[in-house]
Amino acid sequence: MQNKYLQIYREIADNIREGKYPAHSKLPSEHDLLRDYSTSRETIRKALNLLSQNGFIQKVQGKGSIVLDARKFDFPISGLVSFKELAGKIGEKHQTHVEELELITPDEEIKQQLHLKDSQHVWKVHRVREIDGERIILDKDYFNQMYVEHLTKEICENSIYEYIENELGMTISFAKKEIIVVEPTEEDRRLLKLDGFYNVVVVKNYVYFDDASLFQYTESRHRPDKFKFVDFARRTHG
Amino acid sequence: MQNKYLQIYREIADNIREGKYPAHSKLPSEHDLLRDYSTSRETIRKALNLLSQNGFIQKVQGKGSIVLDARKFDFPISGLVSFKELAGKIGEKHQTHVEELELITPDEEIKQQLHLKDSQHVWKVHRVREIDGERIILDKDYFNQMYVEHLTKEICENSIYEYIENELGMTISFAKKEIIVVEPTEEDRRLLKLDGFYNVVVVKNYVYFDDASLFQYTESRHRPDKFKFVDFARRTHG
DNA sequence: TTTACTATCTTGTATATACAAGTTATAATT
DNA sequence: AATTATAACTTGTATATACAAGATAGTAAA
Repeated sequence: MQNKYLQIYREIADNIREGKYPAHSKLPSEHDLLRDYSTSRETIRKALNLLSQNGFIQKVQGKGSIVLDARKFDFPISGLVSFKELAGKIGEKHQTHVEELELITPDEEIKQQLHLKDSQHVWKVHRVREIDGERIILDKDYFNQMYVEHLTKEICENSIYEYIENELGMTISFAKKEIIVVEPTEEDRRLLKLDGFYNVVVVKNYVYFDDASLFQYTESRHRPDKFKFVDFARRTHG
Repeated sequence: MQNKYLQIYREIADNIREGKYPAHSKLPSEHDLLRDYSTSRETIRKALNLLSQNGFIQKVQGKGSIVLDARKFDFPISGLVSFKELAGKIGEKHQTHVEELELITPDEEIKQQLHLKDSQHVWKVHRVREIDGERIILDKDYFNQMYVEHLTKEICENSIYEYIENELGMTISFAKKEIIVVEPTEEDRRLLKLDGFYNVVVVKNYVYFDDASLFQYTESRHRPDKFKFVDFARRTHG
């Protein structure tokens, strides 16, 4: 058994994705839904608010909930997703090459990024992502060893997120992302197939656990022609 | 008078921004807050959930609400903000040049982007944003005339969002953003100070009203060295 | 026909209660 | 001293009720 409102959220979200509730149509009213799911109005409203936050529906007072075009918003490179989940959704042939994997004493920059004390060590993982035979993404990850004691090449070739959530039982909660465009470094040129490109897109990622402790800093360096970021944002008034 | 939970949200958010609740400290418990604001627990929880969604706090069951480092997350180019609001926050000298302003019969691409019928016209507005004496952003906006009947150069030099929300009384609700990197067009080179740059960052923006009707399509073209995008994302499990 | 009202639908806000579940400090036990 | 149980705190979930406010359709009145 699970959360009731999360279950309802997932069920309605699936229905929207599968077209059972088509775009531009209206969802049943809260009253109808609480009857269908035999629950209370507040529980239905929690599920509907989740749907609204994630871009599935738009609620209009007095009218009802309008179904948005899910294909438009449900794009993978939004929010927090690992490369493995992402590549799986895109469905192209993909491969991960672990270029570097070692436990290091961090330099000043990394130390600052991860809020580290002098004695603490970090795992440094550099991975090149190959999609459709082209090396187009370089991921540079740094994990605080306090949280991730040991890493192997096998774990890095799969999803480190998966390992952390399933094996270590910790929950990744939120992240801050920063996107900028810079000139390629010598390392970028060596590891990526940059052809004639003069820029790389750098996505800096600060990933936090459930208890607000920072545990990972990632730099994801993309070939500009293969980069795309999609975001759904609601306006907060005030 | 206003929403109680929105008022409480704003008050606590301000307190966090001003350092009254410093980063890494704990907020008073829900019980304390409902006493302080003489309200119910659900109302406090609504305010706290808003704070959590917008990256001000992290809630931990059994422990309390931890204040996050607001300066880290409260960066302007996230979510939905107009250039005027943004430039105001950054505080640099800024200027807007209206390069084009006309009512047009849209071509196929725009027609598709805005879901237009054959008879409908759109306002086309091209504006160059100058910051610190350099022309670094080209904003190409297209408004469905059905929603915005008339536009003047004066309105375009200020904030069109402001005009729509205050003068026309409509509410902008949510947007979908898409970020890609492309080669500059002849227009980019003519209107922006691109110097030696070989790319521009294109932010495509689809802006919707309260009732889920699409009313604006914007392309914001940035010089790559002056571009920065910051995003706060929570992971949805499942 | 047009206008104005009204009843009824919708979602939004505010409150109260009950229990579940995670955390922490204290007291009791071994 | 170390371990275990307990009580007291925290947030999370589920339910019920009441009224406010926006939207809509139908009815009555002008």
